[in-house]
Amino acid sequence: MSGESTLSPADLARFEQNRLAAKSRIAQARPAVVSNDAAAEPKPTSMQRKRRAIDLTYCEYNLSTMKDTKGGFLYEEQSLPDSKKQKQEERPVVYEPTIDLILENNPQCETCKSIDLDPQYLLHFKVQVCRQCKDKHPEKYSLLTKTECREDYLLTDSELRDDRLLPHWERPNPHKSTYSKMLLYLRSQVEKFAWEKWGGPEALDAEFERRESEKKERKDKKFKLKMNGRR
Amino acid sequence: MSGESTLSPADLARFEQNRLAAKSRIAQARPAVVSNDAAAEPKPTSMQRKRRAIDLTYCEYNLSTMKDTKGGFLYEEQSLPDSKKQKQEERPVVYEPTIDLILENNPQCETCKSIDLDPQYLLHFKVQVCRQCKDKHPEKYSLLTKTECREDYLLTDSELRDDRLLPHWERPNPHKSTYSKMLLYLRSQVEKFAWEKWGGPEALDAEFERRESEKKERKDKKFKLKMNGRR
DNA sequence: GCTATCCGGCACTAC
DNA sequence: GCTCTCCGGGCGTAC
Repeated sequence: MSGESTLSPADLARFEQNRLAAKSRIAQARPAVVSNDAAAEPKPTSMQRKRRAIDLTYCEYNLSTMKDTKGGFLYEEQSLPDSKKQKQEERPVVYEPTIDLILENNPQCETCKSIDLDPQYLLHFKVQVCRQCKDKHPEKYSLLTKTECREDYLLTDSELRDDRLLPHWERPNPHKSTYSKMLLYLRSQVEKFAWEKWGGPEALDAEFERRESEKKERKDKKFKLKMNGRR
Repeated sequence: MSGESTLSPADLARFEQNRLAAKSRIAQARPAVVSNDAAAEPKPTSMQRKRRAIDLTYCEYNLSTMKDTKGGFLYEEQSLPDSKKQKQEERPVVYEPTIDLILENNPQCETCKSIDLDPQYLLHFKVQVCRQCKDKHPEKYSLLTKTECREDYLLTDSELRDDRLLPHWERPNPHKSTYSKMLLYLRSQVEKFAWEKWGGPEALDAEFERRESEKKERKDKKFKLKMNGRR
């Protein structure tokens, strides 16, 4: 699975503190604009925010690196003793075709109850979803790179590093397999975390805008100083 | 002991790369001044560098938090099975008075061969040194806080975080015990690492100076711009 | 649209 | 002389 986690319980507590502090700071700076008819019309917003544009880039993984189970057998996450699980993680990823003949006894897709679960999502994100639903609902099940999480949801490196906060799936770097591994996160989990951190999509947007204008501010100031110096 | 480590072998390799890159950058910027008579006269240097002033602040630890073994018994690091070791680490720190009656069979101080080893140094730094030598040679055995390591030896957070690179000893924060733990490092180990990283004391000094003048540069520039703007 | 450093600087945290 | 964040920026890096 992914690397060891680095945050102690004390760290986690601090995170919570920081989150609240951040929230109150934002609230102070500019009260969150909560639209009451949010559910009615999605309000596509400015396309400036990449977060809005849900692309499917990493929604499907590279089939060449996967083993086809020829029938979507489940693998036995639940029943393995820890020692065996460990061993399994060391091997490339093996599917053990164990399935209960009584259909209801098998883990089901959280959306459609199919038992054709995606084993990678189960393994890396602990999410029970079938291959069909995964593709049909990119707004929940598409994957984001670490960089995207940082830029689009304003998450920090240290948040993204902790597997307990936000699980991730490591894949070979698409540019070159020897480069640093690509880290993939599940959109639904990232959004849940981000909404908690920032206080909802609107607050995140506000923070995004705040930083943008701050950036512009800095730039203007620099430019002005330079002009003055030249005079 | 201290928290889990975060660096994979790949990270370590990267560190080596960075170290070499840094060295060559420094070499390019300003060739290291190697004084040939370094051994002859210590050249106390500018007291500006705190590194030079070896203080004893953390050379002795707070006795009130330690158990007195009433005779300096060794504790049995070597002979414990892993499971037991684990258990021991969870408890406050207990000394098991096991000692071989044949003196030569006991671990000895690396400097004076005494067997009255300091158990904390052994446990946290894997260094066999006796209590006397520890106090007599602060240039080797004094302890540095993490902040000091960062400032005086220009080590980074991620280097200091990895226990495999540089072991550390966690102590309650002296300001308030509930604050973040104080992290202590052994001077000899820190220096060894820093010399490897920077290419020796002179190179470290050079880098230190480089940053100082960079800082000054920035300040001057800012000041100048401001003056121009005011005109 | 890949990632992991580093750096400076700052504000703020822990109670 | 305590430590942990975050932030922005810029550049290197991996081959």
